Amino acid sequence: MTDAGPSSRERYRAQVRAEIKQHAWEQIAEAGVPALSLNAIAKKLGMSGPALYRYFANRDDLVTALIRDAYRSIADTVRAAHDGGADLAALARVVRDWARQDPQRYFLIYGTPVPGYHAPDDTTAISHEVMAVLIEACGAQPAEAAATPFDTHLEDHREWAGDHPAPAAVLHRALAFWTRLHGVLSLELAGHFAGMRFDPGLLIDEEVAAVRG
Amino acid sequence: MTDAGPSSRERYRAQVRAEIKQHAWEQIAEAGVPALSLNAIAKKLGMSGPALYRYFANRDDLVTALIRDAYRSIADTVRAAHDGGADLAALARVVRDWARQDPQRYFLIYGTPVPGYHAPDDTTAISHEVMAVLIEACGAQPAEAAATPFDTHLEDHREWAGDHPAPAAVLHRALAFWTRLHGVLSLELAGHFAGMRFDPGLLIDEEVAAVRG
DNA sequence: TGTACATCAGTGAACGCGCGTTCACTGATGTAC
DNA sequence: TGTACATCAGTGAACGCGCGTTCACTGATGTAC
Repeated sequence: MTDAGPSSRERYRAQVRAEIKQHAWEQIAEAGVPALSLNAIAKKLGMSGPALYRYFANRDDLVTALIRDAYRSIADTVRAAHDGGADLAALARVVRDWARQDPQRYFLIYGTPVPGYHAPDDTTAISHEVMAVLIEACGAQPAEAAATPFDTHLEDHREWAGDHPAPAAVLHRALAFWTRLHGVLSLELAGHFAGMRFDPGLLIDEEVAAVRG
Repeated sequence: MTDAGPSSRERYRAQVRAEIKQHAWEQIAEAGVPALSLNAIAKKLGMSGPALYRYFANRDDLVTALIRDAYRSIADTVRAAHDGGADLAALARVVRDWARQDPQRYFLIYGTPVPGYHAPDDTTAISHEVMAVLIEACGAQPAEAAATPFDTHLEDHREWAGDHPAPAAVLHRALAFWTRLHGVLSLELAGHFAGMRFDPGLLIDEEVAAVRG
């Protein structure tokens, strides 16, 4: 006999949990997080409302799981692209594609925070994974220019980079890459370029290409 | 007799409307837009719920008024700073101060969009006012570098700049300024730099200084 | 200046709604001997 | 292989809640003669 693996009950549980999340994402895509309703999900699943409490302790618990999955997904996406040899330009495109595939998922992580709500600790750990990849990617290309005041400032504030040996200039590049990408992308997804007809992808290309210009 | 001016009833109306908005902002600051409740506002004002319908047609009407006011406020702030001689660096600081003064007001405008909701037309007009100021500010300093692909792209997509005679390179700078500022600022306000201890203001300084580097 | 009338701010009761969540239960599924 | 028991997914009724919104009304305030 090989070792057990998940029992059929466990597999069933995992499956139903996944279906619940699936419908939750659909609701969020349609009307945003505030409109997410346990009862509505249950109805779509063809079960009664209270049944969901077998799978999630409460509404907040479900939302937290979704947030965790979203972080996990983007971290894996970025990591995979990096391992596949993607440079900064390619990484930016990968992130943009990931975000446009489900804008509300992007906003769930990087959008308007709910005052008072604090994400669980492990999600910040996952977001550090993303930064770690970016730092690696930014370290690939040599730093040329002289140290800026912010570089110097970063020398004294680099605990967040963990044990990464990258010089401050590299951390600076990683931050610039990330904030520039987010700047264009979040405005694009929010529709703030709606009237303007230019291609935000081109702007992103040049913004990230000019990182540490 | 001098001309009439607002009647006392009109002045009263304006005053109560202002008080309602005031309490609305407080609620939003505390728990975000979704938590905004007409009944709760009425209670704080010491009046009954239905009374508010004398001043706003419904909840959406109130939210729309808040959005409009927020746009108006930032447009006036930016315009005033520009007229006062502020350069790009100063403009960035002014916007950041405005945003930090009430982060949820910033997010009401530039944060997570509610799928399906469309802001009234005049708000996009006001947001164009902001862009107009930025274009003026970006035109002040001479363009040096050669035209980039995005510059060329913008030549054909510049209707949004209205009748502004600025060259595409200037529009490019204005967009870069705006997206870089928003990129750092929105992540800062959302708490994504919470663990890291660096000063986002310094990062913004260098990001906007490097616009068109 | 005084009276008659119209305007309109605010009240209180009531509406239906959907929400999250609890509880005691039924019945199917898996486990142990 | 068959029976006895424990586990646990799902149900249905019920809870209290606060929401937005309507309606018919009272009473104060401003206007016209």
